[in-house]
Amino acid sequence: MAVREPVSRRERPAKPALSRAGIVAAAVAVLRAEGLEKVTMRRLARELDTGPASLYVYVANTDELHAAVLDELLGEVDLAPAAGDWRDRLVRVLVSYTTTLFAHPALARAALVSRPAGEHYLRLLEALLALLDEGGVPPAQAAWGVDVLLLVGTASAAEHATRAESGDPEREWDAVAAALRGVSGETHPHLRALAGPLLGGRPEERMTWSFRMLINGIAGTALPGNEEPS
Amino acid sequence: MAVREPVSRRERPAKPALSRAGIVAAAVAVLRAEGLEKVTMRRLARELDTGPASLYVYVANTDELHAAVLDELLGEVDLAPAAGDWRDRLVRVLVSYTTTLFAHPALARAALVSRPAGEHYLRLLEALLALLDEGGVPPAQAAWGVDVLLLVGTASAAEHATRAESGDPEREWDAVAAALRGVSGETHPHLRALAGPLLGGRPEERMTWSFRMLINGIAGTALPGNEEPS
DNA sequence: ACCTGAACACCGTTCAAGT
DNA sequence: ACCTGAACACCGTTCAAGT
Repeated sequence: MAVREPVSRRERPAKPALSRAGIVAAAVAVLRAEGLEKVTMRRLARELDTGPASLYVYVANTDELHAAVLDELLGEVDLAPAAGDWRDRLVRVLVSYTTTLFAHPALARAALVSRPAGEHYLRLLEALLALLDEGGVPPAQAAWGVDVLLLVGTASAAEHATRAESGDPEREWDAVAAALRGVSGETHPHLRALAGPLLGGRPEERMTWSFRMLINGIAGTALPGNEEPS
Repeated sequence: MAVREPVSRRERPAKPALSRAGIVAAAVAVLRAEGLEKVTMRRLARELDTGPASLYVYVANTDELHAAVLDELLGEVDLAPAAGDWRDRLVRVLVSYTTTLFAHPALARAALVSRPAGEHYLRLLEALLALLDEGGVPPAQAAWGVDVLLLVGTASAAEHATRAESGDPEREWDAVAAALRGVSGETHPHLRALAGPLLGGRPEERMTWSFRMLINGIAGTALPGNEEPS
């Protein structure tokens, strides 16, 4: 007969029942502490003191888990910036979205694989459409445009993964910088002439310009076979 | 003393010496036959009849290998479509780029991680800049714009991974479609009103509109602190 | 120099069995 | 229904040792 243990030295933290919310919360914690690469089924199972198979009751697969983590993070996006006209505020929301993702480029990549559809993502979509509506952008253009706006934000964040992770942003920057400088003016005259602006500009400036340019394009380009959109 | 073997039943295909080109060629073959998920160091080593460690003499890591494979594929992009004004031809080149990546969404995702800088990629950049120049787009805008054009193409292809892989594109489409239809008109009036256009439209139409809209935005939006760009 | 086998430290997902 | 250990079939990368 085994001796019954004294309840414990310190009261043992009762292992909480598994739940989707609990799993996602643990995933967010691991994300913040160690990055998305560590947010794996096996690691989370260890974290939650169970076997990996148990998680599959609540989460379909790793991609779905990552999507849930992303939506959680989107709660931080500022959807209602104070000052400015509709364009300024729209740019600010988009910059806030992109900045949030910049902190976790791997998560931005995950967003490209399995499109988020959570509560926070829907709120973001609604906010963007409201601002485009306020600016008088024809609804059909707004609907298609909002997709591209978020795509650019997401992809920009996804891209800057390597830059952020592999140190030394000044000297090396990228293979593309080296390639651009080594290019021949005879075969690639435009590349040679524009190497400066292609590589230059502060990231925030480029990002802001990109969003302004997109808004102008969206507002000013009618849908095909829909010349008079109203 | 071991008996010398007769040369062989069939002449044994001499195991070719390893080389970067050979590794990339094998990678492209595996990509076409089985998809990027199978383009792994271990698999390629098996394919080339050696151990995985041997490949690291020629290729820094898996990401670099994937970038090399991508550049190979970019050789298929049509850089000089025949008819149309500069906008039409520009859209065609971009559609050709995006279509090429559509066949391998996983590769598009890889392109977002480690930016390609190979021969074919540089040629593509040059072609795009030449067309923007032909259209009289101010060079600085063209330089920043070309980045966004390719980003949208790449990201669009990366996104359509799931759609392509997980079958049933009509009924399920995405969690986002379901979420959009289930949304309340009180909290999300714009989403509710625009559910149709948000989800609708033929992919080619949306893609073409996106590129036209981008070109308009790029051509019509000056750089910050550069009101008179000439 | 180039090549290699073996090892280290992991993965996602499924299964049959338990409670 | 929910939970689990063990198993299957893999990964990337590095090491010390060989040629």
